[in-house]
Amino acid sequence: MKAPITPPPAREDADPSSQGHSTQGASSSITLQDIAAHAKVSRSTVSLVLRESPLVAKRTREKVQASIKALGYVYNRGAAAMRGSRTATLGVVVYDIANPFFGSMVAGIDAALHQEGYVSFLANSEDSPERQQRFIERMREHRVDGLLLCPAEHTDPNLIHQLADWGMPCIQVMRYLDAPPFDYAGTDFRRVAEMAVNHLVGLGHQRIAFIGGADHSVSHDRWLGYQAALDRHGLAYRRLVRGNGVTRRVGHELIKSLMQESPRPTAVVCHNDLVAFGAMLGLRQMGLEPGRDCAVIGTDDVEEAELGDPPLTSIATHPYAIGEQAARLALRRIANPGGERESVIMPPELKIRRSCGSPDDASVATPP
Amino acid sequence: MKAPITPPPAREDADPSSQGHSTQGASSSITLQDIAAHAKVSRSTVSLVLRESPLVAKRTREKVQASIKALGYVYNRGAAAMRGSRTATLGVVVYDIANPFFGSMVAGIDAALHQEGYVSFLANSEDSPERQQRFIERMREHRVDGLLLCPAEHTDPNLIHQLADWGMPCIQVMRYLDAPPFDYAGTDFRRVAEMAVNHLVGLGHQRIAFIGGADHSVSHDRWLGYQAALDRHGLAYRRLVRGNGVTRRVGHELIKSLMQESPRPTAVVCHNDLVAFGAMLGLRQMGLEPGRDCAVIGTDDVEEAELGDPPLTSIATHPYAIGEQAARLALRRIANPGGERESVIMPPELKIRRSCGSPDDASVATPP
DNA sequence: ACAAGGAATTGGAACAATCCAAAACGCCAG
DNA sequence: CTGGCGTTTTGGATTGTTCCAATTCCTTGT
Repeated sequence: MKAPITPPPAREDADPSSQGHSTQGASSSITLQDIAAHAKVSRSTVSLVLRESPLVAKRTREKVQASIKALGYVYNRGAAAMRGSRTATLGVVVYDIANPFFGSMVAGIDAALHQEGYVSFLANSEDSPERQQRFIERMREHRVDGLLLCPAEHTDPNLIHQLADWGMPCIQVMRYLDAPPFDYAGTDFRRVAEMAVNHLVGLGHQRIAFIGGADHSVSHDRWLGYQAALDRHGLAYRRLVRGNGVTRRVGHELIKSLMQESPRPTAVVCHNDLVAFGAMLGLRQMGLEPGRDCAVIGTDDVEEAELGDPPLTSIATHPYAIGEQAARLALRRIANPGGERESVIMPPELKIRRSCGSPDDASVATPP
Repeated sequence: MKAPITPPPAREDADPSSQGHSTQGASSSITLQDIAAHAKVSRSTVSLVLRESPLVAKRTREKVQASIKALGYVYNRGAAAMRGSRTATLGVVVYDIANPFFGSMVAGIDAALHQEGYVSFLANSEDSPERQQRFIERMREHRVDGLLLCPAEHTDPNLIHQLADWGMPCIQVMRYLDAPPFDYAGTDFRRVAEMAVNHLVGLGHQRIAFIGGADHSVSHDRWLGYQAALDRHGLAYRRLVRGNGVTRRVGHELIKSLMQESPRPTAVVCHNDLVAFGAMLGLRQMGLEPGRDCAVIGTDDVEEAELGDPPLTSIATHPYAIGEQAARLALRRIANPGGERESVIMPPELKIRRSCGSPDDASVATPP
């Protein structure tokens, strides 16, 4: 079921009517009918050639392909989609494309789709449910085969049911509006927070705080994981503060107030790496050294983490891979709309660097 | 010429045949003909209503709109595009969507297009001319109205002429394959480098190096600007080193070798902010203080610049605005394909922070 | 030489909209 | 009561493909 690939028209175009490159090519008006006439076959045969059908004889195929090249024909997917069923098109909605995390994710999506001849509409909802709604409406009008959705904050949870009603295959990515039985791709954010806490407890920390977050599934899950892990280790201290957003600035503010409390935390888990960077900067400005006076751990493992000062210990969530998996899941669902719903969960990964104490400290703390 | 917006179908759908939300809606099979029958008018009239034509009488319009809502009709842009001429669709090709600079740019594009009812296909060429070529081919097949192109490195410069031949409106963004008379949106990268040098000279620097870059118009222009500015100030010292890529790592490596030379520079202009961050980190590791022992200036003014340590002085290039302008230019060109070619150049802007010396130092250096 | 059978090719209908010229409608003056 | 005119409405043709059933072509066996 490969999509037909018309070979890129060669530059040494055989059409003698187009002298040099001056006037706008009349190329876009050439149709199946025209090549059919040129190759002295029927429309149908040309169509079969384009779709690489094994029905057509080798001689004919070559003759037709020659005509296609000679006339500079361009396949019209719009017309094809009208009669057929697929448009080879997918809608992708994210809420902040300027965030490098989503940049990587979109790169992964793009790579996976490109392989299958699919192409994607991208929209940036800016976390506005209204914008998101308008975009989804437009995607329906363009008859996309499916949707990859990172829902905006405060989206009506009903949306996912509505999409199902409409028969629109939809994969929720990162955030979700409703738990399975709906397709989902992301990472296990509870596990992410748990891993962070476990790591810190393993280093001997007892007072572990959590900073940053917003109002959607991703944050809720992180908080749940944080608390579950503390419970498991029987630690009573818990301090969970969220600011307004998940930026460096927020991390910077929150750590400052946090470190002025009376029994102050010895370690902080940050909602993401940006918050962690802000926290480290805040510590420095208070004359405290991240990793020595207070351990800092981030999540996402963005590229900057490695080159931070100190390099940031972080839980990697692999956005590129999530994007790839989400796209593949979408293609599976399109091919088999009735199939069983799936959740693809990328396992998070602990990247130990220096922001929770140098490796030397750790080895000193646990003598052989 | 507003695109028709069908109101978001209300949840309390009047169709009694669909109980709850269980089976996949047969919604997608409802056509103009169906509403025509339901409203007891002709296909043509419904079409006119959808396109907000002033020709149709108020009574009729309301009747038809009621039917549209009642049946949950979804406009089919594919079919419309076939008979009409526009698809309300644009292709956007960038070479690295994971780079926050392009993330912002795409956000700007998205915002501008969204206002006009346009929607965009996004592709990430990964700086591969082959991938780029395949994508462009696909865009032609989907009959996009135009193309926003940030050309991949080593793209055949002929591509831009080929697109013109094909009658495909194309705006080059950031990089360009051929100078005007082709549409272009970006910033004046020569000016960017000149401003950086001017600023440093104004602070009294004499030995100013330039680090980072790759093989395309953007880098070439920066280098030209750097050299032109030095010429203008009659400075003989020039040191222009490029590594492999434009990352923090490259900045980190280059500054280290640079600072070991015998007359070492007192200031460095960096290809972008990422390189600058790497350079600052490298200086620190050598026991040198950025801003005191060596001034560092970046370009792009990414969000992190402000929160760096020290905050990075940078030349802002406003990617979001460039994206917006590029999109608007594309829409103008689509509306008027024969119109005169334009270049939209966003003026760069100097953002003074502390990485070129503290403001105090500057005021001391120039007494009233 | 002819029928059978498979391989290759074909014409017409269908898809869901727009465009255009013509028709219907309403209203008023002569 | 009819002609004229401006406003609404309409049917048919058109767009470029795919699908399907039917047809033609080419072997091969009897």
